[in-house]
Amino acid sequence: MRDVAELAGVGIGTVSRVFSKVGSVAPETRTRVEAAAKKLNYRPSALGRDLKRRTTNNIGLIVTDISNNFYGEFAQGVLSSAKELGRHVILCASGEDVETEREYIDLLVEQRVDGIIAFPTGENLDAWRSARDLGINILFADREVPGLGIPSILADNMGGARQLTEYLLALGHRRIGYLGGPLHLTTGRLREEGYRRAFADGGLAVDESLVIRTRFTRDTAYASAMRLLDAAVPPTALIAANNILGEAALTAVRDKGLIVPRDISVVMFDDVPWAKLVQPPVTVVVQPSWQMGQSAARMVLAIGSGTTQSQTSPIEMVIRRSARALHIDPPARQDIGTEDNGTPT
Amino acid sequence: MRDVAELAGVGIGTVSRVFSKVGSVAPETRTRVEAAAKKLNYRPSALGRDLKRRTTNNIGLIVTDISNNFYGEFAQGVLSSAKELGRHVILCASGEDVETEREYIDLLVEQRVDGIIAFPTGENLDAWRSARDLGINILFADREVPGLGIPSILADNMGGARQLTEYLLALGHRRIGYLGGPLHLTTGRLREEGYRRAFADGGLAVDESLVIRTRFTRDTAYASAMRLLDAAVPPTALIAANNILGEAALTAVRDKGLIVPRDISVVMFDDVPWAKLVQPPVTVVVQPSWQMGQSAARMVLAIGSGTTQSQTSPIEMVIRRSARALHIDPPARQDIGTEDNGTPT
DNA sequence: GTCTTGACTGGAAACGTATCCAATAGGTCC
DNA sequence: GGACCTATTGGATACGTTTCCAGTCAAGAC
Repeated sequence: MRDVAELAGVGIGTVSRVFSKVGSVAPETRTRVEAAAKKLNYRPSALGRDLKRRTTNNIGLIVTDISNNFYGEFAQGVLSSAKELGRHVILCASGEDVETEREYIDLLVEQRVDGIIAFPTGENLDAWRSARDLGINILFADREVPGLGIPSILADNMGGARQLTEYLLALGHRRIGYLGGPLHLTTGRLREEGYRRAFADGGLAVDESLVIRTRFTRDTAYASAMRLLDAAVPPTALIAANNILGEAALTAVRDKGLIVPRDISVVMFDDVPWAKLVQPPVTVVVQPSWQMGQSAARMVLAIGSGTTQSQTSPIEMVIRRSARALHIDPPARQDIGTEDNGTPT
Repeated sequence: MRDVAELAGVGIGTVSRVFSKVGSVAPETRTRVEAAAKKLNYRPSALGRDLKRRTTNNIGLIVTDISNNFYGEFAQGVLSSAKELGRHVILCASGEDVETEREYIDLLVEQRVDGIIAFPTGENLDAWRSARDLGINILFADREVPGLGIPSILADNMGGARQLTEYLLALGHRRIGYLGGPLHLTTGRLREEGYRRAFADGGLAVDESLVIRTRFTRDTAYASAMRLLDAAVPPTALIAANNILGEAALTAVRDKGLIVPRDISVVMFDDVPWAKLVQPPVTVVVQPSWQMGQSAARMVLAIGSGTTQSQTSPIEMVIRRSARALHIDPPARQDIGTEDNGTPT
């Protein structure tokens, strides 16, 4: 900057004003400075600026696995807002590992990000607290962590699971397998709760042998799905609590030689691209992941100014053809919820 | 930092040495400093550190669309290496938009990242040059940009397309539709070139009406696929040059009421999760995207020290059941390339 | 002519750290 | 005892900005 000032024959203050676009500077001076900067290939350094301004314009995003379409969509939404707001995104993938998450929290704190959007593991309470006390805006996505008073942006997990379950119950299914996530994540707990409520509302009892919890990851999901299908009296329908579990469930079903929906009905969370591509296309509940990401970026930056409320996005069911009516022989009329017309989006 | 020094009764130099883990400091002093830091909830600031050290430990990653599984896998690989190397990743999504790409380049330059990994649009030559001249390590992924002397990490695009084409030719197909990307991306050009070479090697002519180029995005791909299927004499097989195009192709095929592979064979680039999930599972060529991302992070940081060579990853064909032999009635023996055993990975 | 106003400019100080230099203390070796 | 070495420490300086303050100058108000 000093070199530019010298070459342009002005003071450093003037150069700063030219590039930071604040304060007034004569048009003629401005062009002279810009010419000098171009000649020297000078680019302002965000480091100096951020140090002085005590703000970085960066926000941290901690997801589980960015190669999972759900997080990818969400991240894409975050990026969209971030760009609009002149912010940049530092991406972290925790893999649901507590230790990794802690390292990333510390990292983002050191980086002095303006905000953190995280899909929290539910642990590391002290790290979160300490980050918040340092004045970093934090927003939890998809899950809540009790006892921290940190706002979150959620989907209506319980409602989504309940809708799926009620749909299957309405079709006459009673032995409905539930392939869910661990209870220590609110996502896992609330979805399972939705499943149970639907049964309770219908005055029905849940067969605990048909409820299996597994990590929200590919490795163990397949084995769990197989176990579910191997039950003494196998389920007539299956609910998978996220897209990874759904993938595992369908793979397991196929490997068993079963046909959907003739032998078993399968529905799941998350409207991934392949849901409408497989045969038959699968009935899902959709979380508006892109929009959630977009809102998340806006929300996390707004936390500083006033009280930001947690937000819950509605979940919509998209009925396709992966579930059939059980006791009625002709194919069920599928006029509950939104019909998918099959056109690509 | 000053506060910590004072509370611990030491100099600021000592505090710095404690946290930067360089130089020697008496164990007893160290614990005293750490205690003081904890009491004050002090966290070192990367801003000050980076400014002084003139290095940020950040690397920039510019992809097209992080919700696309291919980029997601790649990014996951980058993150993996980055974590290992103590680096952090600033994520940018260009959407193949030239102006957006330019903004992101400028941004990353200002942020003084240690390196940039980018899937370049092919434009913005001056911006790239200027960034490189500023001493930023740059690595192009998936595509090359001629005239810049910037190294790249590629997959064997031509070879992959050629393999797919030869496979279909060997099955007896002659009217092979090609749904490809724009020629200004090397990815698009080289894949199409592979397709043409396979024909040329077999002494066959390409029917230009069966070659359609479209942007590597969802919006136009479906229409292009439809156009291909609407040809006066429709193709008996289809090659899609990436996963988005493949998705569009399959959707179009389904909407036409055609059955794969009975009515038309379909093969494509990228082994996305759904490729083995649809019925029939689709034959693909696999780019090792995760590994490419992992290497990319290592490579981009190594550019500073010595001459880093461009690198080409092999592409492997995974034969599934989406293509059938044309003139022989019994299903073709599918013993070329790797057999997919169907177990989840 | 003086006063006021506003646009513009120069430069010092500060942001939070790393690093160099000098200094002290304690030990080892002859 | 003296020379020498090592481990440890304190603090000044610099990194590249922003911002505040003081100052100059020209135009208008009276």
